Amino acid sequence: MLKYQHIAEEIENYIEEHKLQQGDKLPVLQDLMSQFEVSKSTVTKALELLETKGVVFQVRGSGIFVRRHKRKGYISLLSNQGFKKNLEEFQITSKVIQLDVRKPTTEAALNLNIGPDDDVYYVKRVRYIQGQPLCLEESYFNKSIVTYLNNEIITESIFNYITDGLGLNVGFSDMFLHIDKLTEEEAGYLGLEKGDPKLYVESIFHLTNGQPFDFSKVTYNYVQSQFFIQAVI
Amino acid sequence: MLKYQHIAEEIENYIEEHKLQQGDKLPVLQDLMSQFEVSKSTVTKALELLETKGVVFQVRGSGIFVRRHKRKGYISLLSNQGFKKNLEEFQITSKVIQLDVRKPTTEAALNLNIGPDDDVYYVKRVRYIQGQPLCLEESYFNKSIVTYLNNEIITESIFNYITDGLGLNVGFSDMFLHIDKLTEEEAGYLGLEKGDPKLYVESIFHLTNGQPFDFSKVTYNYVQSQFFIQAVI
DNA sequence: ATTATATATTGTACCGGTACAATATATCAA
DNA sequence: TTGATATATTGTACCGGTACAATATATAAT
Repeated sequence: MLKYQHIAEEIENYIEEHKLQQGDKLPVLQDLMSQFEVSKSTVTKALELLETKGVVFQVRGSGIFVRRHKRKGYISLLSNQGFKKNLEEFQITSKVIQLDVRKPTTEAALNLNIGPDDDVYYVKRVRYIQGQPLCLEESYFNKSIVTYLNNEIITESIFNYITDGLGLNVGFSDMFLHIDKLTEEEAGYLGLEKGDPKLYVESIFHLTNGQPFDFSKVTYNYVQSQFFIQAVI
Repeated sequence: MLKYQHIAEEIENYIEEHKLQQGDKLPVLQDLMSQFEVSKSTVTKALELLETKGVVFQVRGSGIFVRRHKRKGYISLLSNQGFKKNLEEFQITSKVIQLDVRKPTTEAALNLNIGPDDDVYYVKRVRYIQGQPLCLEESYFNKSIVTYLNNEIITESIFNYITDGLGLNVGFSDMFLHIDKLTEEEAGYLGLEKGDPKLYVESIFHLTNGQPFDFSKVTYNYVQSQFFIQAVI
């Protein structure tokens, strides 16, 4: 792990340990530098990270304060804001409906930047949050990158496997969403009625070198989500 | 405007002028430094900004490449990713339904961190995208911060007025969303049927010093939105 | 050709520094 | 007490540098 990521964790721990509440002041930059024995730029990068995660906000001339405007029951759809923690915090589990190697749809091939004859792993899952259906997820993985998948892996965390198991570096993702009505099939998987509202999210995940490796289409039920935004531009 | 923000704009212009497409390579860091006559850290900050806006991605040892995975018709709900541009690009207009000074609801007072007897500006608007109803928006502004509003201001851009007119510095915002069904009243404003799906978004906007000044509740119709995410953590 | 190996390229982490703007606090005047 | 003014605090922009990891390219070996 990078140094500044580690410092960010340390600062989160500090907040936890000292039971700091919303609006409470953290030690000043100078103190954080000496406390963790790192340079100013490292602390600054750590604090930037914590800002994007919505943990703190900084006021020039004043100090660093706890933000943490958290609402209970709201998960993060944006993977950079604690997506991993979602899984543990909300006891998200999943059931595999389908797993096979196949040729991509035109749409999948386009988004994965591969040809129609290249192989993909197709995965269809239902995810549950505290036992209740949360979403229906269809994923297409570029098989030349994600060379092997099995039932056990996709029941656990695919992304852990991709990073730790395959040694790949996940970089960025593009997400597209809209709202719509559930089809009969979707409603069936989620235990709802046809025509009920849904949040539909398409994501294309890329490696750090820009290669897309995962194209996913997720249909959410009555999901509640939380975002933290930085400065308006 | 800050130097690195300016460089970010210059780089966007460069992409435009040279008609760079997705995956095309930009000049290397060294060249950008000398071309714009700024230090490495300034270029780096500019590029960081462009990464969060989904314009470029950087690959160590390789170069800087154009991302711009844009889909037509998708707006940005996240204010840090070109919210302002939405207004021009999609010809978003608005009609004021109501504007008055009143006492806040319990909910608004809580989110604005004020007392029940403090005054707020209440604004109710319908926003249109290319003439079609897009959303119904109810906003509560802390009157001790946003001291004056009128019909003209809120028909134009409130945020322009807040920054340029009042000289306030907008810092960050917390957003919460979920999906639901339209009430009869909402459906009426949006020209839809009761029970149709909606995207409901609550936002709390803060000044750079952490003070909340705007609590807004927005009910979207069949909105399509696009997000750009950085590294998975 | 193909594969392994060395070399050059290139962005990023990290260091330490100066200048400054925004804010808070102390001081003084009315 | 109030309000203006000076002073100290504190985070951020910006500079320039070293070290290094990831990648691409050239070179050599098979």
